[in-house]
Amino acid sequence: MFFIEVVLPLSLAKTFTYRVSEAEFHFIKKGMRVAVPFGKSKIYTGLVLDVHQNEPGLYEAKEIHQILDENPIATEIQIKHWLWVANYYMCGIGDVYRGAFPSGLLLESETTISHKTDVRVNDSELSDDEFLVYEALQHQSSLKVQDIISILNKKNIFPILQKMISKDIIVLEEEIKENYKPKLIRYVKLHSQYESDSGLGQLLEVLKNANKQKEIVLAYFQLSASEKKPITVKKLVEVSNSTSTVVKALIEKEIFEEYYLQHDRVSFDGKASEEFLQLSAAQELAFNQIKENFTQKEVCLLHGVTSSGKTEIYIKLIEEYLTLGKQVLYLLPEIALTTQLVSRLRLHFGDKVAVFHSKYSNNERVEVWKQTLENADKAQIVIGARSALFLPFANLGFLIVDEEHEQTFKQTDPAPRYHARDSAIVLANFHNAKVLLGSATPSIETYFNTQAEKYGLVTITERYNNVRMPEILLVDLKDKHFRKRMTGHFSDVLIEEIAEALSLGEQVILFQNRRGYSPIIECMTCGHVPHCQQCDVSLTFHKHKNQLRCHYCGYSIAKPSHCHACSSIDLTTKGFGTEQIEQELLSLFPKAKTGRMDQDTTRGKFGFEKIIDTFKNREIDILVGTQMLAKGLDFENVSLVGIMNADNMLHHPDFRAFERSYQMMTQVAGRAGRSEKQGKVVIQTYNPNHNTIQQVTNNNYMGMYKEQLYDRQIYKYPPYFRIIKLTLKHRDFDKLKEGSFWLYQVLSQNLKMPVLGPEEPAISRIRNEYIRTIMIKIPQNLPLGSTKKTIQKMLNSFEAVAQYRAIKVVINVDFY
DNA sequence: AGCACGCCGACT
DNA sequence: GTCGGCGTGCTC
Repeated sequence: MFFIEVVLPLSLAKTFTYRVSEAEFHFIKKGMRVAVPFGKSKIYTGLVLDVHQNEPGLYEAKEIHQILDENPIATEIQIKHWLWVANYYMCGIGDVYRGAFPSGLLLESETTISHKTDVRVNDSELSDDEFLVYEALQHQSSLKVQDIISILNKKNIFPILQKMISKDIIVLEEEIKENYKPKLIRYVKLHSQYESDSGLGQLLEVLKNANKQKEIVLAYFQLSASEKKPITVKKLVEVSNSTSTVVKALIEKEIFEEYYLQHDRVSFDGKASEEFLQLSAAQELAFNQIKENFTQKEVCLLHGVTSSGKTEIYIKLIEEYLTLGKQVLYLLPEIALTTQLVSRLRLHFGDKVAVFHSKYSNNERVEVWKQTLENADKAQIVIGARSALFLPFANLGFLIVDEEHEQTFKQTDPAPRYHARDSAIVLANFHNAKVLLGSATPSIETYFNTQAEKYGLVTITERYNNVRMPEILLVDLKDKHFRKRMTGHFSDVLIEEIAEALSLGEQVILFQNRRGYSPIIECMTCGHVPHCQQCDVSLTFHKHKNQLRCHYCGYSIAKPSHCHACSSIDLTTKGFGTEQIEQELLSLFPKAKTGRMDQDTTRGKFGFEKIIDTFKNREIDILVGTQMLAKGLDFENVSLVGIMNADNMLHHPDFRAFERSYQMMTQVAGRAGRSEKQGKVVIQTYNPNHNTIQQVTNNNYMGMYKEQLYDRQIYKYPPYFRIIKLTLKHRDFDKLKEGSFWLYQVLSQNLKMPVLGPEEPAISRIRNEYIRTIMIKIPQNLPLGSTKKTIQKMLNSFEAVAQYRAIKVVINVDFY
């Protein structure tokens, strides 16, 4: 009796046991893919986690359908890491597998329907629908489920198929198809009989009446003489200015032979420059300190002010690990940032740099996966967003988590809800690799770990090339309003500074954090504000499309001409976003070219890059944007940064609001003055004396850190407490209220720690589902693992209550 | 996650 | 009287 344990790409916590033959048992290794039947008819791609001989007692194990790999496609360390992620973030191993594996490697079966050939059917015995299917099968030998759905114009077709199967008219088959297709390029070469020196002469004789073909042959000789490498059909057609039909004729005449070679989709043809990278004294010092830290510690934080030249230090360190023959993983918070970095790294490392992120096509991702697994030369350095963490590294030696403080490293939906920074540290541990965290504004938790001497700490306080830190001007909005010095949302100071920068031909960035302060439409007569029908939020006004939209479910209506409550036509917009700022700029600086960077303008694959490029090329004078601007972008010519309203960030109902505000403002301010000239930052605020604003102004990270740490301790937040957030959702308000209270009570009775809730969040209904949250605060001195086990137990008993079973529970560990 | 089974309202 | 809605439970 031989069995394997298989994980399926479904949101299921369990692994499944399948029976294999003895030969298969000896062939199959952990980390190979197998196609297995699951449920009534489906076939899924499972990954083998274990091979054993323990027969399951409670059920009969099914046999596998097929082995899909000759060698493991996932490594043991990787699987160990996945298990850790599933356990720590309290999700199913299936969730991790599904999230980690490129879908190009996950085959799924498709049901095909075909008719039995030797059966005579009496038309009168068929229903209308059955007849339609039957007739369609007379024309086509097989149909897909989707085809039948469109033929019958019905959603649920299985009962009909079921009947036809029982009447012995049709059969169903499950077909698995490989998604990944290697990219093949067509080449031609001369047939062997013409390869000799006299070949050309012979050929010209044969082709004396075929001018077009002669041209191609001549072009071929030219190309092979000049390039000395295989010749693609594409190139040949291009050079000879001919068509592929002519090439085809030559192939048919057996003058040319065609052949195919597999090509990597992701390739880099440029050359690495041999240029030696010269570090500044400060960088050199930091570089040596990091290396020294790594002799004692696994993780080191590089805390360098904005534009301190962290990337150069990364490059130097990468060089060292490459010399040791180790792979390097470089994590970035945002896909959009990869382009800039990749081109920078390729200058040094050439085609040793691979990129991996979710915007890559399935095929591209499969290729990077395989290269990483094979430790190919091309994948010595992998750059990617958080999902790159799950690649099958063969020999990982060094990880960089750049902009370590960014929230985007935490995945919120769907499961696995992991934090890439924290998971990277665990992965490094499994690989015996080192981790470098980099940031100008480290997260409180990370800095806390350096103070606790868990992580090493290296600080750079000066900017690269001795560029001075920007000068920060605080503008008191209360005062400016009082003195009537405001034009729209612009103070006189900001207007002056913009005018000055523009007159010098310098560029300006204006930052408006729209979150939580979206433009809405309000009735001046009765105060009515249009709300989403499915969600508990007011609709946001979008001027360019002249519509009101819900940011949670996408519901949209045309802008109303009158109030829906009282029919008054006196409507006004409240709040302001990037759009309105851009509008106001238009009248303030009619000659300046403005651009906008937010979720609306950066859609599409290269939306972000396009805006960045036009700004870099100085086609835009003033760029207005949201928090996207805060993410490590380098602009040469920006001398002024304006923060339109610093307060709406500060007043977020979130324990991290001050920390985030500090990070955001410091990062945005860091965009100013990257060349010789000192940059300027104008911060408009109603609270110029607010501690956080003062800390930003004085570049006082330690002040911010100490103040926040104190608050965290008092109010029981990380790093002193770990928080697990449970989100409960259901369509029925009362049922949810009852159920969440039940769960809250059970939890607080069984856990010796603070349990808060069940709370109605600020947005209490999304897509017609009501929401309640429960927070569990786990103090540092209590064991995390057993607490999670208890929580899981409580959730299981919650599910055991029939009336609550329908309530969906989402677990988010370290939700911040 | 799918997909089947099973129980109640709106149609021929 | 049936069709089809979705609530419930299971998948090795």
